[in-house]
Amino acid sequence: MGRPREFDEQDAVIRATDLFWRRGYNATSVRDLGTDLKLTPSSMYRTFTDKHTLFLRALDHYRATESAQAEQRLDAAGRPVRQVLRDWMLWLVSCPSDGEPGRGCFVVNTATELGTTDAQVRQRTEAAFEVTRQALRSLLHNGRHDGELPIGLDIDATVELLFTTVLGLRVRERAGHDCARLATAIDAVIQALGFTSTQPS
Amino acid sequence: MGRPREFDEQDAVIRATDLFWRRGYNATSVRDLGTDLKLTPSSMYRTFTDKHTLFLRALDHYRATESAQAEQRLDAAGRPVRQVLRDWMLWLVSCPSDGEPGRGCFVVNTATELGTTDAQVRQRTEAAFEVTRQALRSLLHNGRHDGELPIGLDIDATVELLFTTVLGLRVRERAGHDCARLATAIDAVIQALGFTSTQPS
DNA sequence: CTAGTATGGGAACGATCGATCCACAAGTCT
DNA sequence: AGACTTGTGGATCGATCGTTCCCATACTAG
Repeated sequence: MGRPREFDEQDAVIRATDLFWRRGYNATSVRDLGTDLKLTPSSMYRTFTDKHTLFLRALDHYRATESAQAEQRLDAAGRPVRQVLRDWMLWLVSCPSDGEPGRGCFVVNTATELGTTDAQVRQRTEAAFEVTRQALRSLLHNGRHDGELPIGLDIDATVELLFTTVLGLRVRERAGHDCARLATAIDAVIQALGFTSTQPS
Repeated sequence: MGRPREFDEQDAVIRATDLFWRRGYNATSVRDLGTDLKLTPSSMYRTFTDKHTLFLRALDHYRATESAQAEQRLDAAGRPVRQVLRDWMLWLVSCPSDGEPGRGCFVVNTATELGTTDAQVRQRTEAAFEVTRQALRSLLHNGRHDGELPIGLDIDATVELLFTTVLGLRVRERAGHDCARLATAIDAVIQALGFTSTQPS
């Protein structure tokens, strides 16, 4: 009961995510947020408590949408591991269709900006990282069963390698590096790992 | 002529570098700087013009010391490429002796925080990146001459791969990831690239 | 219709931001 | 000595920070 809301809370979180994602936490003021979300300070604080809490909401929203979509793309679904990995990484660095520069990965950006000082943020970024590592691990395990992986390949080590590479790719995307160059790096990784290029035996 | 300075300018730049490196640009206030550099605002502004200019000084100082040292370690000096690369990357992620968390790479941190908005910063970070890429290129070219590299290895692509990996490692170091894990990733990369493990033929 | 309840609009809070100003100190020059 | 030049200390500037408060508004319950 009481006066009904004139805005959609979920929509506000989406816009906040976009803003924090592009500018980071410190460089985004509550007035910027208010303008972009079309929220007065009182509505914003009544709904989201404070800036920090809203940021955590945005981070959680990102994980539940963008990150989740990324992990979904790691589900092999019968395709060769080599191809799944390649498509996945290419998708991660694909610059948005419009002329805007890439935003990188919200989780990665946040981990470098706040991960060293903010415990709540750090817990979330580390959890997100672990989910990605686990998805990679599953993919490689499946690949081993299907005989696509070189015999004797250390799966745990390969997960660390791929995860590290992906972080690097995300940073380079945000830094505006040429997509073609990043694709070169991706192909080099895939090739170096020596997955069988054709269907499993 | 005039009254002599009571502080060492270079020393102030060093302290500013440390502060910006750890906290980033936006999270470091001029009062923080003043306290740490033991400088009053008037001295600070007379010497360094403003916060942004001081930040550029710090960034340049970092490139001239830390970055330069990193590139120096990429000079093969007759050692096998495999070993040079491994030692170099391990050194990059070696957590400082004390209990403090890693600070990552100042250039990488800055590129993600300001690279998308600040042209002066971006020009510097891109230049720093290019120097690293060039050092990697030289190393691999030398390795090819010495016969350590697999025949048919695409040097440009391998440079992109290694450079991307290193960015990822730097981010993970700042994120406080376990050094042993990072070492695993490093060894996996080295092995995947397939450099000859012994001396050149 | 009235009482109760939650929101929207927007002024305003104290704190802090980056930056400036000015009186004074500490040197060099003639 | 006095003129000149440069640096120091610290108060202070206007702007902006994150946040709170108040009141009109718009709805529901009785």
